[in-house]
Amino acid sequence: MDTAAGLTDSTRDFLRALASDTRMQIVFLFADGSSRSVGEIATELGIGQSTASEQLALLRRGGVVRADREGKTVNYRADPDGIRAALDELQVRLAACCPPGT
Amino acid sequence: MDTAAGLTDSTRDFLRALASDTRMQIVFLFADGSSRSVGEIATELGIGQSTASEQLALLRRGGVVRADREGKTVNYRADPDGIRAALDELQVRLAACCPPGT
DNA sequence: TCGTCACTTCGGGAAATGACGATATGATCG
DNA sequence: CGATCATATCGTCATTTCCCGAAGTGACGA
Repeated sequence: MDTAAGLTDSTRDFLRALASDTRMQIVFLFADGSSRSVGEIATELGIGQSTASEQLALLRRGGVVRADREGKTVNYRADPDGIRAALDELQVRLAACCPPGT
Repeated sequence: MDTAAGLTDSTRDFLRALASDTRMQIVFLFADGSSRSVGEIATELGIGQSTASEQLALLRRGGVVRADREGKTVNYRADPDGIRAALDELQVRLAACCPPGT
């Protein structure tokens, strides 16, 4: 579960997922808790539909978003559990570097 | 200060800095609060000296590590302020996605 | 079943990244 | 100053990432 470094694979996927302008833009579309279809996201960001699908898959792998199919369309939204888990781990694993006071 | 997405440039640099196996390995060398020279890091990780220097520069840009010259050598160590600032911003900006309860 | 709509996966080209060795810069000592 | 040691920067190449259009897959509705 741990890699050579001290983070779980899932948290490393989380970091990699967020390390992209396009994907970060996608994430902030969901910042208000809303959900969107793949096509809507592609349109809003002005990117190709396949691109949106691929980037969403990466975000999903990183635990940043969740998907649920609703008929023909797939709705994506933020994944609070995944986000919190990753942020918590970062906090804990990097806390060693960070003196608690001030 | 803000980019197209909702994070500051410095936090985006932080995310990009951590989205690399080699750089993450470097970070965890500092997890106990210790400091090391560029050459020591290169040796410990088995990477080239120039590579270590370049990756450390990226970590520095991301606010993950700090450098201070001591004679001929440059000692790197974790940058608690930078790390905390980035983690705090992530927490705040992504918190909108995350219901507070449970 | 057939057609359509939404999405995913595939193939490929352009750009960014990561690593290296070689070279340049900066600091210290004789 | 000149030599030397540690680091930084440069030039280069292999790999990966990002984005696209085309083709494949899955879910309705007629």
